[in-house]
Amino acid sequence: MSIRTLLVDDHTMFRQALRVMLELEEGIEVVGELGDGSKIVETVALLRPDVVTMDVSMPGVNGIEAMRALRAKHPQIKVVALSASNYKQFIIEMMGAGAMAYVVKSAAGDQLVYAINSAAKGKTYLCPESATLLVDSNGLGPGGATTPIESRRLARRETAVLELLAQGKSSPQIGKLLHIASSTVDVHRRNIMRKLELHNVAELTKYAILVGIADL
Amino acid sequence: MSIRTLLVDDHTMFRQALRVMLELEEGIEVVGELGDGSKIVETVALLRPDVVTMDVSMPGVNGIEAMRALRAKHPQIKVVALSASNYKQFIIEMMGAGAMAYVVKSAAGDQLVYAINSAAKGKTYLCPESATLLVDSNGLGPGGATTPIESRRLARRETAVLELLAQGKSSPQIGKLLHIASSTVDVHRRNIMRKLELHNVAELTKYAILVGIADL
DNA sequence: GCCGCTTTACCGGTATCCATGTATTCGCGA
DNA sequence: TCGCGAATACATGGATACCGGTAAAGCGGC
Repeated sequence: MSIRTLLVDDHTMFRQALRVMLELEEGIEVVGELGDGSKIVETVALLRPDVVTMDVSMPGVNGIEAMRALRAKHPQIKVVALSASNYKQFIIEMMGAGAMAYVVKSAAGDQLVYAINSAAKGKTYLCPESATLLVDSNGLGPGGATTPIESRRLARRETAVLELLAQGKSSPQIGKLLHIASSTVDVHRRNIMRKLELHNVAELTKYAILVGIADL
Repeated sequence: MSIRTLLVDDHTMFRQALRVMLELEEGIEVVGELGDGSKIVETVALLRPDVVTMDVSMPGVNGIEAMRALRAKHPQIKVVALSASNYKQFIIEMMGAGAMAYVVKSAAGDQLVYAINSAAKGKTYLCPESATLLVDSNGLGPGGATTPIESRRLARRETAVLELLAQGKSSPQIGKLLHIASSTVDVHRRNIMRKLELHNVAELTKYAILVGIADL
């Protein structure tokens, strides 16, 4: 009996191509596809996959949010996280939220196959690129609790401000758009920077794109 | 006889999956793969594909540069441009540099198949999303010469400055890194903004990522 | 020689970034 | 239900950086 897997990625073309590739593999069956994380809980309840292969960066509900929602309702589900970029914080957040594996898209296809098989058996897997990043930077070693994840979650208003910042809007412009004073926007902006440990618009922009708050 | 095609994309996993998908199509044969545009001219000379399916945003030599190089040496080659994002300037630049088709990755796989077939026959194709963007924004209509493309190409020093800006560096920091005065960096920055018609760091950052100057 | 690249500089208005303080509202747990 | 903390909102002040315009000068290639 093969591993039932659900594919979640916003690039339809990639999703479809991946489906064809995975279905040629012995022991893997693709039971469904989703374009973002908004219906992940219902879809998993309906299709009962063994493994969810999910992109981290998606518009709308991104992989991290979807992961948390999934964990709350279907704790037995194994998740393989896929990402276009090798970004430390995402690896930590996804694995911390209960993902079984993390693979970058620049890796070869057989790494994904390996990750899915590992996940199905309940074994964790990190692709070499991500593993190297974690070890090199600081995260691991002995003990290694990086930073409280909770302090990084953004409030609703902060998310709104970040979205507009990533679109290139200035604080006064954002203030007008949200009907608040620009001084308030500034406070939000600085709170975001403190929480995320980012210190300029370029990094904020990239973060917003990675979590799907903003588009390229 | 089937259409010989060469795949160029920096995401190995996507490339491999696409290869499997395309080879299941009647009349399409994948003769090779590349991870960026640096060896495009030699590879085309060697493999003699009919159609090159190429990502626009790649680290190293991106799709636009590769397109220009290809055009100079192999003017008969048909190119299908693939892009993760629907970005007006890229459509204009790629099509202006001689691409036969432009398809976004969020489109379905059969659109790519259609684009490859069209390109092989010498017919141009734009996916609906990109066509809509062009018509809606301003580009087309009667006459429609958008802006001289030459004025948008960045000088060496400007590219270096843009790369560092997209990494979140400030003008003084960049000045130290490049051993020039911060006032010089400022001039470069503003020249970049004028050429690209971008007016803040957020937009510069996204542009840099899209053309492969910076990573996410 | 001309043109474009690179470099430097000055000016002025505006925005960012940081610290700090105040106040209201809302949700959650004791 | 009371209280605490978080979210939200606003303000002041100051050092610095950004963004725009303008000017000038050396350098290199065609």
